[in-house]
Amino acid sequence: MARSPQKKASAPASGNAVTADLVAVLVAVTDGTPKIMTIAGGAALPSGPFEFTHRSLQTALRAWVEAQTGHPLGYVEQLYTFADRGRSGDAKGPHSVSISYLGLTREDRVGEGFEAHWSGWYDYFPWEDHRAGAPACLAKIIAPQLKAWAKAASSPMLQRERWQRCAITFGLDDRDWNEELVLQRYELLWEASLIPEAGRAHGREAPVVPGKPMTADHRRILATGIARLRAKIKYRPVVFELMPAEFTLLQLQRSVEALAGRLVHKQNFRRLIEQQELVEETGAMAADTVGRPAKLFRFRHAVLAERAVAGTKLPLSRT
Amino acid sequence: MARSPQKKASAPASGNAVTADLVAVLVAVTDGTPKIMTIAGGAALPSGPFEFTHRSLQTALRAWVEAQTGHPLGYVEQLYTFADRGRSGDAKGPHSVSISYLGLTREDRVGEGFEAHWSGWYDYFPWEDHRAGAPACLAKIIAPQLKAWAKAASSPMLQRERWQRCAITFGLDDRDWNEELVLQRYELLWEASLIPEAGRAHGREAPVVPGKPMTADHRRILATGIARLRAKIKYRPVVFELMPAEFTLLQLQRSVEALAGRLVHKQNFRRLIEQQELVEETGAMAADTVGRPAKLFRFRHAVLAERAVAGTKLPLSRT
DNA sequence: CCATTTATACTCTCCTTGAGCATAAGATGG
DNA sequence: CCATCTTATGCTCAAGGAGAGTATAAATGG
Repeated sequence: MARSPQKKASAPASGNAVTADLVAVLVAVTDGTPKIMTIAGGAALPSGPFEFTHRSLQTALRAWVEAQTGHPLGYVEQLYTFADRGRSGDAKGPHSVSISYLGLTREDRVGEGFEAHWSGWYDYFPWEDHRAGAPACLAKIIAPQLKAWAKAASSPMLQRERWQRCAITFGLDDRDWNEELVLQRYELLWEASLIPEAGRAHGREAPVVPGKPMTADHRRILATGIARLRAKIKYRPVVFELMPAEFTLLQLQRSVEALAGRLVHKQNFRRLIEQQELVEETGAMAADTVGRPAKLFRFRHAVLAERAVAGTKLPLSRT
Repeated sequence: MARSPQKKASAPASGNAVTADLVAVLVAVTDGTPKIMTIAGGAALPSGPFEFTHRSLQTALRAWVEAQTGHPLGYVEQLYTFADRGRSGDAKGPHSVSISYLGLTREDRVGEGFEAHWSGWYDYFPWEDHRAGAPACLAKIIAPQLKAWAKAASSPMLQRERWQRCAITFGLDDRDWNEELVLQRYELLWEASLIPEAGRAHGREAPVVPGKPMTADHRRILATGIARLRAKIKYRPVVFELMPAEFTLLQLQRSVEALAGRLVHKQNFRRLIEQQELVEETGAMAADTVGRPAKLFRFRHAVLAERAVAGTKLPLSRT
C-alpha cells in the first residue's frame, strides 16, 4: 500500500505504472462436457492487453468475445485480479496486473482465423469429475502423494495438520467430497509440488499428478472460475446461459451435473426446477430420442425481472 | 480486449500502461455500530498507489493496515477491480485501475499522525439499517422519488418495469427486504440521479436522498463491501474477526445484526451457533451487565481447520 | 419483595430435502 | 402383437432444518 493513505485514489502517481491484461475463462457445455476456450493448443486462456477504447472492462471483454464467437456473451463476472512482480521473469521489469473474468456462452462457431478452440475443462482437472464416482487417479495417485507430502512435515503435529487439510479438501478418509473447493485443491497440490507449474526444483522430473498444465498461472485462474461457477449455479439461474433456446429437463440436468462434477437425483431436480417456475413448456417434444420423448422447455426470462437477483436453488447442497 | 488474443498474458505491451491503486474497505464493529475506516473527514476510503515492493496485493494491504491500526488484519478479501478512463477527469490522461479490498479488524487504536478515523457505515447508507424496522426515509423520501423516476419513463411498459425493479430492490409494495442488495440499491439510486455522486445536471440542486456522499466511486465500493460482507456472514465464520477475544452470545448477535441491518431471533441464533460448535465457554461470566449475567465465549479457532472453508450458517435466510 | 432485564432451555409446526416407488410413453427385436 | 429397454413423470414418505413461541432462571435497582 501507500506511504500516504490520505492521497486520493484518483491522484496518479508516477513510478507505479503497470500494464493491465484481461484473462478470460469462457465456459460452454456441449453434450455434457464443460469446455473452456483456449489458445496456444490448449496451454493458455485467451488473454491480451486491455484497450482503453472501451468504457469499462466488461464492455471490452464482451466486445472481444462477440467478435470471436459470433454471438453475445450471456453472463459475465469478474473473477480476480492478480498482481505479480515476477510475472515477466524480470523482477525489475514492468509489473503486470491481470484481471480475470468468467463468461458463459455456447460453443457453436468459433470465429475463423483464430487459433482459439474449446477444450474440456476436466482435461486440466481430472480429479474434479465425480459423476461416475471418485476418479481412480484420486485414490491411486493423488492421495498417496499427498500422504507422502504430509509425512514430510517436520513435526508429528504438523504432519497431522497437513493430512487433515488434504483429507478435508479432497474428501479423503470417508469425508464428503465438496465440489466447490476446486481452487483449494489446486493450491494444495501446488504447495505439495505436485503440479508442474509449481516449478520448484522438486527432485523428481515427471509431474506426478495427471492433468494438462497451462502457461503461467492460467490453470489457477481456471480453477477460480470453475469454483465460482460451481458455487453460482446453486443460487442463480446461470445454467441457462449455457443451454440452447429449447431443451429437455434431462439435458438441463446433464449440464448442471457436468459443471458440478457430480450427479443429482432426477426427480428432485425436476421438482426444484418446476416449482421455481424457471422454465415453461414450448409445447413441442424432443425428437431423436431413445425412450419416452421428453417435453421441450425454455427458460422464462421473466424470472430475472420478477425475482431480480433473488434466488434459485439447485439440489446440490452438501450433505 | 485485445486484437491479438494469442499473445500471452505475460507479454508486456507498451501503450497500455496504467496506474494501480488499492482501495480498502476496513470494517470494525463497536457497540453494535458497523464502522469503516475513512480519511478526508469521512469523504473517502483509505487508498493509495500500490507499491511493488510487496509480494502480492494482499501482503501490501495487510502491512499497511497493521502499520495504521497496530494489530493484524483478520480477514482480507478482494472485492472488485475498476478501470475507468474518466478517473482523473482527463480522458487522455493516465488510466487508473483501482483494486478494492474488504478487510475485517477491530476498532481499537488508530495509529497516531494519520487522519484516518472510523465512521459508521449507515451514515453513508441510512436506508440500509432495518434493525428498528424500515427506516423512515425509505417510505418518505426514497420511495416517492423512485416512483417519480419510474413515471418518467417513456412508455407505460417501461414505467412498470422500472417500478418493479425499484420495488424488488427496495422491498416496496409489501415485498420482502433483501439486505444483500446493497449495491443494486445504490446503483438504482444512481441511475435515478438521486445520488450526488451521479453528478448529472439533474435540474434540482439539493441531493434528494439522505446519506453522506463520498469522493469518486468510493461509496459504490463501500456498497460492494457491505453487500459482500452481508452475504459472507451467512456461511462463513467471519463475524468473529470483528469480535474481541471473549464475548457473550448477545454481543455476537448484536454484531451480526449490525452488519446485516436486521434483527434475528435470539433463541434460534444461539441454537445455531452452539450446535455448530463455533464457540466454547471461557468459564467466566460477563461483568457490568444489566439482568442475568451471560457466559463468556471465545471462538474455537479449531473449526477453521476441522471444517476448512466448509460452512457456517447464520439465521438470516430470506423468507 | 417486586418489577425489570437478560439468559437459557424446550417445544411445536411447517417446509425443505433426500430418497424411493410406481406408472406412462415411446422404440426395438422377436 | 408382445416382451423388454429406456427415458419421462407423478407421488409418497421420513428426517432434518428453520421460524416462532412458551417457560424458567438469575441478576439488578427500587
